[in-house]
Amino acid sequence: MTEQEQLRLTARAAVLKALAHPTRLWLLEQLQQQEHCVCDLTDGVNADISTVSKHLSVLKQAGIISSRRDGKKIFYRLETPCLLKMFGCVEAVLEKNAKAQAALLKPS
Amino acid sequence: MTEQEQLRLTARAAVLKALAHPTRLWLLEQLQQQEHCVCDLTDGVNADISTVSKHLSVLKQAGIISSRRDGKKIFYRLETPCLLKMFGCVEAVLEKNAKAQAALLKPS
DNA sequence: TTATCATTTGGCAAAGTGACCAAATGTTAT
DNA sequence: ATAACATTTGGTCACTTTGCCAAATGATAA
Repeated sequence: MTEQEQLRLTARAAVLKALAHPTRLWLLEQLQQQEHCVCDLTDGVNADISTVSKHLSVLKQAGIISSRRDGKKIFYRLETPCLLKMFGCVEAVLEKNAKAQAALLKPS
Repeated sequence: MTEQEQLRLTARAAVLKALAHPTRLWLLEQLQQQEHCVCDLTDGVNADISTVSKHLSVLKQAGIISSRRDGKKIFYRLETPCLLKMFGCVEAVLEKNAKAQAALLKPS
C-alpha cells in the first residue's frame, strides 16, 4: 500500500465510518425527502438532543449533509442522495448472510 | 425509530463498519480480481500478519468475503463485488468536499 | 434587558477498536 | 514423531467512540 493509496483509502474510510452507525443511518433516511431541524429528528430517536446533534455533526463533518439556520432552528439536508441508493448492495450482503444462516439450520 | 428499524439499521451499520478502515478497503481492492492468501496480502500492507488476519476476519464476519483452505494456505475471495462499485458515490462525496475546500481558499 | 427556545460544546465514564507480540492451531514434509 | 510453514487466537495497551448531563452560544420575543 503506497502512501498515496493510504491517503485515498483513509479518506474513503472516513466517509464510511460516518455512515456506520444505526442512528446516523436513520437520520439520513429522514433527510431523504426533505430537510429537517434537530428538534424534528430528536423526536424520532431514543436519545438525548445533544447526542443527536453530535451525530449530525459527524455526518456534516464528513460532507454527507449540510445545515442552514432559519431563526432559532437549524435545518439539515442531505448533500449526496446517491448514498441512499448505495445501500442496495449492503442489503445484498445482508440477504446473502441470511440465506447462508438458513442453509446452516436446515442441512437437508 | 421502531425496534424493527433499529434492528435493520444496526445490521446495515455493521456492514458499513466492516468496510470503514483503510487497510480493509485495500484488502478488498486486492481481492477484486482474484482470490489471495493471507501471505500475499500481508506483503502489501505495512502491518503484522496477525493484524491482517484480524482485518480479514472482520470482513468475513460481515459476510463480505469468504475463505477456503488449500494446503497450508487459506485463500480469501470477495463475495459481493457490487460493494466496490458502490464506492463511486463515496468518491462523489470526497470530490464535493474537495471543491468546497477549494472554494473557501479562493474567495474570488 | 431579560426570558425563552433551539442547538452546540465540554467533560466524563463505559464500551469498543486497532496494533503488536507471543502462544496455539492446523497442515504438509522429513 | 518432529519440524517447518501459514494462519489464527489471546493478551495487553493506547486511542477512539458513544451517550448523558450540565453549561455555553445564538436567536427571537416580551
